[in-house]
Amino acid sequence: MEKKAIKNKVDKKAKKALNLNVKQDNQTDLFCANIPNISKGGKNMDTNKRLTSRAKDYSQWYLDVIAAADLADNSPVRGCMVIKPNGYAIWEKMQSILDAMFKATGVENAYFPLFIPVSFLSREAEHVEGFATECAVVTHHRLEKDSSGKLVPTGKLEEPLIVRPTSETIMYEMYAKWINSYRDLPLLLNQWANMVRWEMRTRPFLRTTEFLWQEGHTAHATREEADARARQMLEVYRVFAEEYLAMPVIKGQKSESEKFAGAVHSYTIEALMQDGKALQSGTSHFLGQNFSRPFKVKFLDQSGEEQFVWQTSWGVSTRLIGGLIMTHSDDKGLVIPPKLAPTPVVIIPIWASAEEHKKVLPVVEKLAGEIRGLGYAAQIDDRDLRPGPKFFEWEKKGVPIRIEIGSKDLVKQSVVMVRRDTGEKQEVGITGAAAFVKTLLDRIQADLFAKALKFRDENIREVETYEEFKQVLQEKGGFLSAPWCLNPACEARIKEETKATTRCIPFDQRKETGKCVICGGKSEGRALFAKAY
RNA sequence: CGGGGUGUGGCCUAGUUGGCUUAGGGCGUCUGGUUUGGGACCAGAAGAUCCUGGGUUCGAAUCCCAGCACCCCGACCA
Repeated sequence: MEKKAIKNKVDKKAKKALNLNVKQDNQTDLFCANIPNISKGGKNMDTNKRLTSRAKDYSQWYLDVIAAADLADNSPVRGCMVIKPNGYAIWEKMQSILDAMFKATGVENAYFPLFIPVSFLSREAEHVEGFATECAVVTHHRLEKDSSGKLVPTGKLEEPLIVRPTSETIMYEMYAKWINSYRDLPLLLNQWANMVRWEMRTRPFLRTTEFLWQEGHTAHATREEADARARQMLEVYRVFAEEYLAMPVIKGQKSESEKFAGAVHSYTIEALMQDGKALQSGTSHFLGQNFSRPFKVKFLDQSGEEQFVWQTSWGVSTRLIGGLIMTHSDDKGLVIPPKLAPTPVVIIPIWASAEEHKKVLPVVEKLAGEIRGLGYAAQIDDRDLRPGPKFFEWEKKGVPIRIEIGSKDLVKQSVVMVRRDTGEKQEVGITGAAAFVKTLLDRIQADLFAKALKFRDENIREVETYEEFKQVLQEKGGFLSAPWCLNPACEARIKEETKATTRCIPFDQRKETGKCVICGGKSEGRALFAKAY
């Protein structure tokens, strides 16, 4: 016993020494030069103000960006996060843009229940298998105090309810009621909702137990029409990802093993993050009649014959915020593409005295008004803080353009404009400033996409042999484009041995016959492999 | 669900051979003042069931037992 105690002590001591070393390393790494003398009266550098660099620890950097930009906070509930106003504003922006895009294709919004009878899930065999292991289950509907005063569930439900992990089943139960004739088709509905999937390992925005998304569910008279709709919505996602998020994506089809549980085909847009890992950013599924048969979603066609409908479902989630962060942000913090920035421009008045403040502020307000007149939500930061901390704050929050106006500028009749993405600073005449904001925002949007595209393209590598595959994956990461025979066994082996998965079989690729990178069997084209989030 | 680890204010932590602890410090936060073109300074303040329960003891953050939570590595995944 004594021995054990001593051993513990030694372990602890050793661990502490280790921790100390690590910490010292961190400090030297983080602060390089300009380290204020730590020993002198309370002059400690504030470690929380600088983010972990991407090179040092990419996952920590990701968490730091979220904290620094005040996007989200951990919640007391395991695996669930609180989306704070700064983060939610981005989601609202995404919602409003996507919602308009959906509606432009004829889709209407509706809302279906959070709870689904557990029996619904099991009507489609693959579907239940795909989701059964990650369902939150409601079994009781009441709490009562037990003898010790603790609240315990009572009132057992006849049939347990699951909290929706996706809504195919509950929606199609209703569709069966609503669809009777070919005249009721196509039915094109979407809902904005929260979902629960009981994940083992979670990361803010990328994978949380509860998440927000939209799910579109359509029903059609023919296979061709449904498949075309699935592809059409994937294209909507591509446009949104590339033109708004400035995040280049590759459209393609999921392999049999990676497709949605219950789908005939799953289509996907895949993006590449700065650390060389792929992010599945949106999916659209051709469901065939896999659900319409068990849920009896039938209609009478023009010749009076009874038919099952052909269906699609498609969705994107708050995961896109994770994609946005990891596509553009840097070691200084978040970078938001202008089209998604809740605040695209911040104006910071600079003054040294009350009189200066009085002179500067009207100029600031006038410019803000002009910029707002052009449709951009310019914000004025007139807080009584020194300019430096304000600059850093807006930088961390990813605001695309910062404008500084002080008395020096009044003399020159100009303003200082700073790009968040490049850090580039320039003086702009005050009369043309508002117009230039528009020009500059458009340029930033385009540059962000171009930069991400360049990175993405530089990180797609064609490999022909498994040796090459493993080597490139380990040394460089990114997307690997490799010939594949479509055999799930080859795919499984790659996953097992390298952790890389098939991301998709890109739509857009040249015709070629080759040899499967694993088995050497005949391949008709290439699949894209990567380690993924 | 397997393997490993950790529990002290929001965060990082000191203390852990039981008493010098009324639990100390740093960061952050808040207030007032001085400041104001890149993370400033001064003064003050708030904030802790030392994970929980039980036990040993005159005395427990510290020792013992049980439980819980969280983290990491696997399996799973938008």
